[in-house]
Amino acid sequence: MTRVLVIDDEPQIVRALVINLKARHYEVDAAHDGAGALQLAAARHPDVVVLDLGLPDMDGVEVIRGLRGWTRVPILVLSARHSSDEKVEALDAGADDYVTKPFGMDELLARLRAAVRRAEPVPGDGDDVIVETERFTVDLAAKKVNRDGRDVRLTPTEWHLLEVLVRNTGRLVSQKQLLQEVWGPSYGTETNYLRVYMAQLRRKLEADPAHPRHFITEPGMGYRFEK
Amino acid sequence: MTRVLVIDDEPQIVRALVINLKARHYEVDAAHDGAGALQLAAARHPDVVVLDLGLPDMDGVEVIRGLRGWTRVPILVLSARHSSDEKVEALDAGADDYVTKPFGMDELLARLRAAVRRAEPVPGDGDDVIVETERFTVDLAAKKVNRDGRDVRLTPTEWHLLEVLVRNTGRLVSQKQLLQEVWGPSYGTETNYLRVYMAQLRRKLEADPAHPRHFITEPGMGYRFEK
DNA sequence: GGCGTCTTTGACGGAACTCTGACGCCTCCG
DNA sequence: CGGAGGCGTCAGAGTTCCGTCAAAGACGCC
Repeated sequence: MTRVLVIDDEPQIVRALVINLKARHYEVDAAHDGAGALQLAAARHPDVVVLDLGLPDMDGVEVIRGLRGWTRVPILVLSARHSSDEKVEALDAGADDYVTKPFGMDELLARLRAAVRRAEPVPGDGDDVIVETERFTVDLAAKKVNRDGRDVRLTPTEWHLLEVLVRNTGRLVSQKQLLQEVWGPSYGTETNYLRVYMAQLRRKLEADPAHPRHFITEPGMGYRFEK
Repeated sequence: MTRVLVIDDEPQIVRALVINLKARHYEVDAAHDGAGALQLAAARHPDVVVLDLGLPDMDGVEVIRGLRGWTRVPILVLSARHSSDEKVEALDAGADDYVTKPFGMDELLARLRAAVRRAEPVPGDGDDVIVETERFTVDLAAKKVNRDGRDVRLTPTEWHLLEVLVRNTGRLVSQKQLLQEVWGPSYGTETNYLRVYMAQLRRKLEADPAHPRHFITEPGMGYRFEK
């Protein structure tokens, strides 16, 4: 299901959006200020963001920059300002679309669909979705790991970590990058998390967890997944 | 250079667009009807399309469908129609953005930039920079060194040092510069560090560490990496 | 509200890495 | 010919980093 993050300080607009979006089977989170929005975005990883520029605590453009610092999620800006400069500033800061209030709900939803559609991965492009080693198989699309003919059960965090590593097969992924991708942009130094979860992955997937062949540690730098 | 395909049957609009786009260093093709547009798109593979819906020979939405049949190139629709239905139809047919005439040139250009930016591939995704010598290869992105088919393990400091040298292949890098880049700006005289770590690199990468062919010492000055 | 699962946190031993000093070699120069 | 400075090599000390375990805390489900 597509997850939308709505950011607006006017309750009636939020309510209207939430009702319309939920009726169309979107999953909706809502924030009423910039700080809460950035936090929610990090925690929930929405598929698209609807952002009102007029927020009480910070400039809307700052919110865009805050998001663009770590994600390419589509951002659809709402604003009461019709000025061309405002639009240009928001778009150049990283927004994907700009709709002026009052807006038609049909149009907004169509623009939302367009933004989501664009962000979808090209079908058949990254279809090396299945990565195999001699011991286990990872299916990125089905979110399944198979080992010795049996499905291995992974927790959400374990899966997320595995996904980042597998998508970078052969490449070193720094500790900071792993932490930020899995736990959110405000993390970066909590390397103990990595130690714990890397141990879990090894215990579940490596033949000899004490001497890993696939999940390689590069001391002081990061981790690397090798086929 | 970014290539734009402009499709409009009103000469004055085409002229205005072409002039503005060329002034901003875009490469511009122009078509005045749907058939010509589809042909030009196939021949020139533009990076973004600006499409007026009111064409003489076919419905603008048909042009969108024609393009979407084989390409995901961003399509920015221009239209005199303000009706919500028209927008929804165009967006759902595959358009990326919808601007109503009369439009501000600044805004259009900003939306164009946003569309192009979105379509850009993620930097640092698959673009590995690999430096080769006859003895070993260095992959800066994956942080990997391969020698005789085997991966060589480097410590963080060794990597950093190697990285600075490789990025300056063929050029002399002074001792002070190396120390400051690897150990931090407050270092500059601790040349013993360099001696130790340069020895490590040579031991791990050179065929005959006592007679280095790639990591050359320039006495009293610095070091140089040669392919 | 109780239970099970998942995440977070802390502590510890061991491994890996960095730093340091000593020594010998070479080159340059008086 | 002898001394000085710069460099390469080696090995050990000190520090940081990592794997492991266990337990507490948070969360969702029944």
